[in-house]
Amino acid sequence: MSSKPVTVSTRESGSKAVTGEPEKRAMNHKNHKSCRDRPTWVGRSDCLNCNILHEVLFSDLSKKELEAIIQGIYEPIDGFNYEAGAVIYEEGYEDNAIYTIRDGLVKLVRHEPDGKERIIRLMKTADTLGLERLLGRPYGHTAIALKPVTACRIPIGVLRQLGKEKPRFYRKLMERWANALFQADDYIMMLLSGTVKQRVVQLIGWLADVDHARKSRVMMLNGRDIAAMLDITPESVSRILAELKRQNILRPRTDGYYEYDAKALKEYANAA
Amino acid sequence: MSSKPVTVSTRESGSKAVTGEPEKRAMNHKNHKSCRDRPTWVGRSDCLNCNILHEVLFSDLSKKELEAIIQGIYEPIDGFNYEAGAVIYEEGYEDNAIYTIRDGLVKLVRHEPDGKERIIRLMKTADTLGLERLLGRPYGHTAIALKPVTACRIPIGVLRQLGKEKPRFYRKLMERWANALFQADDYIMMLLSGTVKQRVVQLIGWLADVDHARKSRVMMLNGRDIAAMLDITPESVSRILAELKRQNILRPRTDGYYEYDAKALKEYANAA
DNA sequence: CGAGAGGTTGACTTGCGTCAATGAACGTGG
DNA sequence: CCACGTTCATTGACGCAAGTCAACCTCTCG
Repeated sequence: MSSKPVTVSTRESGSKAVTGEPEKRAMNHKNHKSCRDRPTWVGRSDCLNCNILHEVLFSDLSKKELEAIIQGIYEPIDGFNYEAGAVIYEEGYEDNAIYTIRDGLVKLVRHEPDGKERIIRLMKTADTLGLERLLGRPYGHTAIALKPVTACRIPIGVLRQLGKEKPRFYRKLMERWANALFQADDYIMMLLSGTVKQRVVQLIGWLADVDHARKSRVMMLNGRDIAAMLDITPESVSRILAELKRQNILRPRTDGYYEYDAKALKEYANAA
Repeated sequence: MSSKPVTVSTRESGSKAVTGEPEKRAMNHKNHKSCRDRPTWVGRSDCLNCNILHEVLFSDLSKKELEAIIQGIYEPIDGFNYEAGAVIYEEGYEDNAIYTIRDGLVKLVRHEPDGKERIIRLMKTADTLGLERLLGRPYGHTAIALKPVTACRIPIGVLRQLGKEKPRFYRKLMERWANALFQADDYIMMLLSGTVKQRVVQLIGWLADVDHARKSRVMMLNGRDIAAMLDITPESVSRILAELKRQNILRPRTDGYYEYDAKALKEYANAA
């Protein structure tokens, strides 16, 4: 693999894309919106009427308790929109906030020493980003929107207060950690499981889950992101997806989603 | 405490040690679930004088508090010895206990549909196994000793009680989860990073950390385990290690450990 | 002693990465 | 509006890293 001692100037400047160079892909993150491209503020969040209240960190609280918490805090919980490609936060930073995804899809990435981007985890609606800040650690990843995202920024002060007043809240937090860990374990299994074809097929199934879409519908990532998740080349991804389309196992829809034939997909993977 | 690796019975029957043929176990997962590799009971644990007290879950408690907790509980905290290859617990089971490793090395594994074993995580001294039981979930992995292990079995009732009485205890738990997750992230990065040579070299460095051994000394796993961690073949592992030995970058010692030349190792990986 | 496990090594095969060329989709500015 | 640059997907040709298959060795243990 890239055994070249490529050195990439991380962050800042450089906006120059070196065309044709293999390093190009390594410098991918330059293509993402920088932190300076502000997300759109969509107002203070109305937690009491949140559409996903029942599945977020606050789901344990009664309306009354939640109201009390919200009244009592100094810092507001704000909502933001991020367009696809926007950076929500960056690895190593120490902003005093975590985020709950109300809608959309987010990738958590880290970078190899050579600058190549690696997708460590995908986060979906109702997932919580940046919990490590609660333990005083800097963000462990860079969070980038893969699809347009709506997220609530929750100052960690709110959570600390909550933890003090309702120790039971910690259980919720633990469940978050545990879920992330189980997802990571699944991810590891997927990464380790066989041929490139099999991994792509597994990823498709996994995306369908993540999306909790209706059966047989996946939101497809672009080839580069798939490649970054599975540690394969975009070319391989393209070849495989092309073949799946040719065999009518995967059918693009007009809305950017794909329909897929789960059974045929499985057979395809096994035949590989 | 008496950490001498007492060995008992084990694998007297036809049931293979844990590293047996995958297919067989896949067909009959029930077979190797039988706990024929009985651990040796080494008595009720003397937590107050634990040699790793400062780095375990209880490290926050004063001696007095710890004493009170221990007095108050119904179920005892027991210590056990496991020989290399012994199963500590199995995926899917719901025993009401977690384990703290006092000494040794443990692999957490899951099995592919085809029965192949995959190492998801390595756990070392002072790590905690089976925390998922606290959340009411079955064990998420099978835990197998890689080296002779001494571990304390802590009934989850003890932890629940502790959580009730000392909410601050939850923070410790969260840190455990977080650490496991960060380790998983590192693991993912390692798995995804380049050629087989590079991965093996990285694993060696990582094992050295895990072992927090003196510089330039690693405890080497057997080829199959390395292969199972990196998703490569034992043959490849053997070839690479052989070359490293030939180049004198890796030197076997008499005590089962290896000395290694960190700088040369790095160069070797880059040259790959 | 023989059986079984694991490690080592060689010869052969192949999956997939690399390199390169082309096309489609999109935005931007003249 | 079209021309151009950019990005991504697609496809082919080629070569190599690493998997497969197989033989043989060493150790341990019953």
